[in-house]
This record gives sequence, structure tokens and C-alpha cells, in this order.
Amino acid sequence: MADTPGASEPSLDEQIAAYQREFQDLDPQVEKVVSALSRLNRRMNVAYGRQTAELGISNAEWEVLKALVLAGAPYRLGPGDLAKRLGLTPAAMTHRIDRMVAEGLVTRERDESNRVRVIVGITEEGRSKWLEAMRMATVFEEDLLQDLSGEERGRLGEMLTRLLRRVEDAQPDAGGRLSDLD
Amino acid sequence: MADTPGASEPSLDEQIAAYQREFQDLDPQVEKVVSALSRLNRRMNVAYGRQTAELGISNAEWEVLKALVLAGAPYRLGPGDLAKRLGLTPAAMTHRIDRMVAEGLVTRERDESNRVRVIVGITEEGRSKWLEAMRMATVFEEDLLQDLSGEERGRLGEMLTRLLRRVEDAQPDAGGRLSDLD
DNA sequence: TCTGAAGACTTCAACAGTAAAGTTCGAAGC
DNA sequence: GCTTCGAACTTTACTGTTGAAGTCTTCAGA
Repeated sequence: MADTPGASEPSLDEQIAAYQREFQDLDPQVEKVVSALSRLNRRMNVAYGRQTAELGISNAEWEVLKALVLAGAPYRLGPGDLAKRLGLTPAAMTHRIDRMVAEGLVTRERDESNRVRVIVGITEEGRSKWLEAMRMATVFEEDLLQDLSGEERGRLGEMLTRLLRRVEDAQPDAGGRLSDLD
Repeated sequence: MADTPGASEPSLDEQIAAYQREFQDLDPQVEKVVSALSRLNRRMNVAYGRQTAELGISNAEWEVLKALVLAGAPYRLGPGDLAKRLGLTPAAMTHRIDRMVAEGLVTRERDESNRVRVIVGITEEGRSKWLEAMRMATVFEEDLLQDLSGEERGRLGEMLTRLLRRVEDAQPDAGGRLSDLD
């Protein structure tokens, strides 16, 4: 078995079994949680990517729009602040803003009260693409959680935030670069 | 409030509150699950990245080593198969293998029985780095789940696999490119 | 006021990924 | 036995991110 040369990604259960075979010191229960988390995230990003692509933007650009809107009125942030929120280097932020300005999604101006600072704002078009992306995303997310009862959703959210709190405490610094995703 | 210009990433609860403010058609319970998933994954990748960096490799390289080991004896796969398992384009796989061969982590040979095919194998050094990375990762993962009882871990794993099954059914194709992560 | 240091962003060179075109070998049909 | 098609990988050109160096402004002290 498993002899097919063109074999694709193994199923989660196959993967867990392979881990047990190759690395005995592994708690299958832990591995199941961790592997499922990682795979889920990948699939979700693929789904978001398809939706944002329909709007002619990328997930990366959507992230910027989200950060601006979530910052609240007047929907403006500096590149440095944006970079921190998105976990990017300032250099990457500069380039990304360049593109988004060229596409008419955001504006860039100098802060008159402090001419070193730059202020990035969202345009009408940016805002409307954000809204449309949110609409599509919520449909997808609602569908994703379809099989979970309200009570289960609550428990799941609670457990995940407990995990999150634990990593954030151990890793208080801004979350680091995004270079190593998978 | 929220007037600090150097403000960093908002907390999960602040983010949920901002969503409710800016986009009413949002189920906070759903959003909590989704946002926690995404943040958790980011933090986990940062943690893995620090560990693999200690070994002088990247998360990307570790992924390749994992795929080879999990494939089972004789720990060999073609670039195309590897690319499918990792969700990369074949071109990216070629480049990544180039680097890993140069670093002595894997070998690349032509398949004698079919000279179009290439076979990637793991070296001793690759295998030992994989093992060391696994050891560090399991310590981290065990710590991550520290606050969950055995029963909770089981329930969490079960719910996550249910979600995963749902996306995989909706998205049966190999999972798509990894270009749009966040 | 001038000067030096710090902060905020940008520029530059190098690296990693993608898409599309190119190469090479194997297999199926005439 | 050619020839054509298709599969598997590589090459090329381009996009996006990083780390480090560079620029410009502000602010504090002499």
C-alpha cells in the first residue's frame, strides 16, 4: 500500500499513524489537535484567497483593509502601526501600501503635525471591497461551523482562547515575523 | 481611548468588539472561533520558527523533512509528490530542494527505471535535524495544551477534525497554493 | 541656535514563491 | 520504428518579503 507514486497529501488519520510509527514519544491526542489546527488554517486561507481574488484583491490587501476598519473612525493608521498589527516588517508595509495606493484602495499622506509620520487611510473603494469580502467571509465561516451546535461553538471558542492566552503569555512580543508560515 | 499612536495588535476581545461595531451581521461566537484559530496558528508558526532556527534550518525545510519521514521507509519521494503534500508549486519545490541538497539535508537522484523522474531522499543529517525538531516541537505542543484536561483535548481534537472534514469536502482539490497565508 | 541622538519611514540587495514556457523522456498508435 | 502526445521536472521572469543601510524630521541638551 501507499505505493502509488502520485500519492497526494495523506489524510489526518494516516498522518497521525505515520507519526506513531516514526516517533513513538508522541501523544496522538496532542498531535491530532495540532495537525488539525494547521490544516484547517491552510484550507481557510485558500478559501479566503478565492473569495478575495473574486474582488480583485489579495488576502494580504484584505488584511490591511481589515486593520484600518477595525481601528475605528477615522480609519487611519501609520505604516509602522499597521506593520505591527499585521506582523510584517516596515519595509514590507511600505511596498504593500505602494501597491494599494496605486490600486486606489488606500491613501497615503504626511502627518502635518509631525512631518516624519505618514498616515494611511482607506478609500471609498477600499471600504466597499472590505465590506464585500466580509460578507463572503461570514457566509463561509458560518458554513464551516455548520456541524457544531451553539453550545459546541462556545466550548470550542473558549478552549481556543485558552490556548491562545497560553502562547501569548509565553510569547508577549508582537508575534514576530510572518516569514515562517506553512 | 485607543488614541495611542504606537498601539500594537488589539487583543482578541477588542477585535471582536470592533467587528461588532463595524459590521453588525456578524455572529461573535463564530468570529471568536475563526479569529482564535488564525492567531493561534500564527503564534505556533513563530514558535516553531524559533526552534528550527536553533537547528540552522527553516520551517519550510522542516516541512520537507517531515514529509519524507512520514512517507515511511525508504523515505524517498519525487518532487512532484512532495509539492502536492506541501501545497507548493513544482517550481518552488525544485528551488527548495536545490537549497536543501546544498545544505546536505536531502539527496536528489534520477530514477534509473524512469529517467524523467527524480527521487529525493533524506540524509543522515536531515534525519537527525528532523528528530531534534520533533523533540522540541512536542515539548512546545505539550506545554500549549497544558491547561486542557485529557477529556477536553479529546473533545477539541474531535471538533477540529469535524471542521476539517467540512472544508476538505467542500474543497477536495489538493488544497491550492500557499501564496495567500496570513 | 546648534548639534547629536532617536524615531519613522524608505530604499536597496538578496531570497523565496508563482506562472508560464521549455526540456526531456516514456508510451501509445500508426 | 517513427511520431506524437503527455508526464515530470526545470528554467525564466516577475512579485512580494526580509534585513540592513539610508534619509529626513523632531527633540533634548550645550
